[in-house]
Amino acid sequence: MPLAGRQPVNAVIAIEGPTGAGKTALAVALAATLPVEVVNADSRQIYRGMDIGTAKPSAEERAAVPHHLLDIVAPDETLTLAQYQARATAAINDIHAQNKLVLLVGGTGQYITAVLEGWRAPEVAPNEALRLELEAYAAAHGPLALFERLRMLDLQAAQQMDPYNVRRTIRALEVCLSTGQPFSAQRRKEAPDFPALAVALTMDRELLYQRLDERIERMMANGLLEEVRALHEHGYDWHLPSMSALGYAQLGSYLRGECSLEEAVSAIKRETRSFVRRQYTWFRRHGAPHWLETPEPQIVQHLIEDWLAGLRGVT
RNA sequence: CCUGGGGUAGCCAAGUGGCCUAAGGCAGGGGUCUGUAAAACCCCCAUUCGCAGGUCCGAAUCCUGCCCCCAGGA
Repeated sequence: MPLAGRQPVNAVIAIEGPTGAGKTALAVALAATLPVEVVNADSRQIYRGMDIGTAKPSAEERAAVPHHLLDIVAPDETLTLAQYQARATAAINDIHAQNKLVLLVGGTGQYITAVLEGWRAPEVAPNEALRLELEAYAAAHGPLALFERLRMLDLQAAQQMDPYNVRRTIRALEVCLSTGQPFSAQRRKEAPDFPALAVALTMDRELLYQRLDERIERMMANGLLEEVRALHEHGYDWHLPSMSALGYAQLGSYLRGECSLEEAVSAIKRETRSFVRRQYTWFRRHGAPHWLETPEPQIVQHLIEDWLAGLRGVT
């Protein structure tokens, strides 16, 4: 353990990659030889009671390394990006205060990007009443009519928006209307005060898809359907953001009698694949992470140590 | 061997003489992203219709031959 004691560096190492690529296993393996704690960067593992379908780290894995930001909200609570970021920042500071390294682990590209790039989202809390009103407007007059309202308030934001994306049009309008300022003028980022290294796991696409199919079958065998049913019986509504998660949404359709179980499971597989494609657009986006096809813990460990040594040399 | 039905993208499938440089769906690929992000949205994906001729100003669509597939008959 060459780096443990001497000259600690308050760094963040992001371990990202598509679902099922082995991020959790790598994090646990690294913890055996490096002084680290994990900060979760997965938008679905934050929910209590959603364990099987989110492939949440097991009790053993959590015993092996402290994990932060797991099970922090109930499925009927929303955790916004800004709230996530605030919690993640607090956890990072906490870990650094113990002279440990942060492993930011997860497949939610937006979360990792926001932390690494120091996004400063406009401080406008969601306004449910306004959102409902704007949704109704879009339903009555069409998405383009809603988009036109944004165009008049904030031309620049409109130019960067897909006119049919009602969801994002509403958020932009929400910010414009409640601040009186254009949304496009309120998007900022501030470089974070810690050095960061991004490691991205990847894998042959065919192989990954095959492994994901198998993992989904395993989840079903491990009681995913019962987990989903229990959440619903507990009163969690299907339209909650948490219940839009892969596995939960499709099994919800089955439980509502809209399709067969077989159809639901193949929908999970299919939609998991298209999720993987969307995940990659985030990972490819922020500057050149280290892509690893076979994440040998020792190789990653050396990568991290070399990077830390470089930081010390410069400082 | 005869009769009938059919061969359009990896798969399903619309189109039966000009609006077809071929609809749609699935699968696949790429992308957007600053308070729902495992969400929402956008883009790409057959110069070609089993093959070869012919008719026609013009054919995936009509005719002839051939090759496959399916059903029934022998």
